[in-house]
Amino acid sequence: MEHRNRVGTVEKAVDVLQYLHEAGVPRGVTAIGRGLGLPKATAHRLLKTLGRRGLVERDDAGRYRPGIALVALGLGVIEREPVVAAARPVLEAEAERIGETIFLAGARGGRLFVLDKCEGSSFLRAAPRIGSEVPLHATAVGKVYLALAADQVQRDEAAPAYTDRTLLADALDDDLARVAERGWAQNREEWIPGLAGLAAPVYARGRVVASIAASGAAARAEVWGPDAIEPLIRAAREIGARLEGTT
Amino acid sequence: MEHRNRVGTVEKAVDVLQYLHEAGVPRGVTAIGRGLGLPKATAHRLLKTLGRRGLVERDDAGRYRPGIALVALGLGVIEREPVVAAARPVLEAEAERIGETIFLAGARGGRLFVLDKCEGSSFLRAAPRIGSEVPLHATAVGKVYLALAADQVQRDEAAPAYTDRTLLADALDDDLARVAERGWAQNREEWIPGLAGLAAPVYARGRVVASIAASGAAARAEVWGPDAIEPLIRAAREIGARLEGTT
DNA sequence: TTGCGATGTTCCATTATATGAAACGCTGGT
DNA sequence: ACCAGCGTTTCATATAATGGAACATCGCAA
Repeated sequence: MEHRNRVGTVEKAVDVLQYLHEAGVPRGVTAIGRGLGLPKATAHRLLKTLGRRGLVERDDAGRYRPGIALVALGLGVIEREPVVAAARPVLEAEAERIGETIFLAGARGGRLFVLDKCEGSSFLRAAPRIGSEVPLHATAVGKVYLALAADQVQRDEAAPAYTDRTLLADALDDDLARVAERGWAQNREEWIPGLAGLAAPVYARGRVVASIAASGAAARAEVWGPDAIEPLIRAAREIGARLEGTT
Repeated sequence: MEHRNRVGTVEKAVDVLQYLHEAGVPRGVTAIGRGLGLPKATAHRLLKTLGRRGLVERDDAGRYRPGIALVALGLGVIEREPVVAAARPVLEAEAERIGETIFLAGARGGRLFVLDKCEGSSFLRAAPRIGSEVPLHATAVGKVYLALAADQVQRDEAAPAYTDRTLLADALDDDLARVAERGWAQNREEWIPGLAGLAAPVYARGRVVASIAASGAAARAEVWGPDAIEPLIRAAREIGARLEGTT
């Protein structure tokens, strides 16, 4: 039987990183030890080791915070996705053409993350960042996954209503059926008030590998109107072709 | 004396993460063990532990790659910088106003990283990403640091010439003297051909805490001309004031 | 279809590493 | 000047990690 109740040294070190990440502000040795139920000496030694490798660093007051080496590691996870490299020029061309923010999202570990984006209008600059998780039921890219690649994501049965337009239960199921039928999804202020968008799946080797979305102000019909989806579907197909072309 | 020749368990785990990051493609247990000089059993156990916490994951073929949890950690390093939060609306307003990409860069561990950016013209979408390191001697933000906050960065004596306009040795020192005198820096295709920009320091409590830059095509004099720097200096001052205002 | 080589996974006796109580040095506040 | 609380270090001891060996699985060639 596995030693499930024992926490190994590596897991303690990861706990330290998670603790500092969640704390959001630099913390001292004593606070970290208390927060994790570890003696000061143990916390100190783990911090020293993580610090030697740049995963933790000290601020001017000597307190500990997550280190800059994590940025390279995190960025590397995104950049080494083949679909990100394949999609980049297509996202740029599309953002330039329509003047709105174009996102690429993909499923990892059952959740949906922004893999890349090219910004358009100022409305969308603040949400969301590359690397952020986005909700499945309240975004166009999320509904693409729920309808067309449900095996790759874990649907949240207790999904919240973000706005009074968020679709839940039967209304969501009805909308997902429409997404499955026509092969693309629409978001009309279901996640963030005033925000609308369209998304199409990116296929490679017969599987959904990402979803591309255009988002902008709900007041602009051009963002979510029927004329907007064809170019997005073409862009998605081009990304898929570029992915398969590298075989 | 410290046991310097021994590599602890946490450091082996970090070695595994670095190895996968640098490999750039998923690797198997045997290859990881060989690459790091570890027995397969040791490599396997470390991968299992890292995998339980999402820092490593397996692809469809069962090979190991850096995990999505690193993205959140890396993103968190950037997002929790007070200067990033303070600067965000200022960067957005400035990018909207001039239509060019606005960057925020800051020094960490002696090197310079892009902490945030708001994209403008299509020219600059591809370079560089948030979280990327940028060279000191060949960028406007880098020259701001070398001239006005040299204690926070480690100047590379063997800095390369990226283009035929890259300033080195005495020419760079002369330019840094001008930057110190007037309080801002200019890049005229010194890093990437065709790319120009201006940068100003962000001060808080008497220290340089970041540098803000506007960048765009070298063909557009509006990007690097004398009329462009005043609004950037105002933007830098506003960020500094917002930082100090939270005290 | 079968056999083989290479990979991934597990076990457990042994060892090396980590532990953490205690002591010490330092800092900031009163 | 003093004290409480923090950060850092030591080292006897405990515990977790180690890694050789064995086993299970997989992919490929004949």
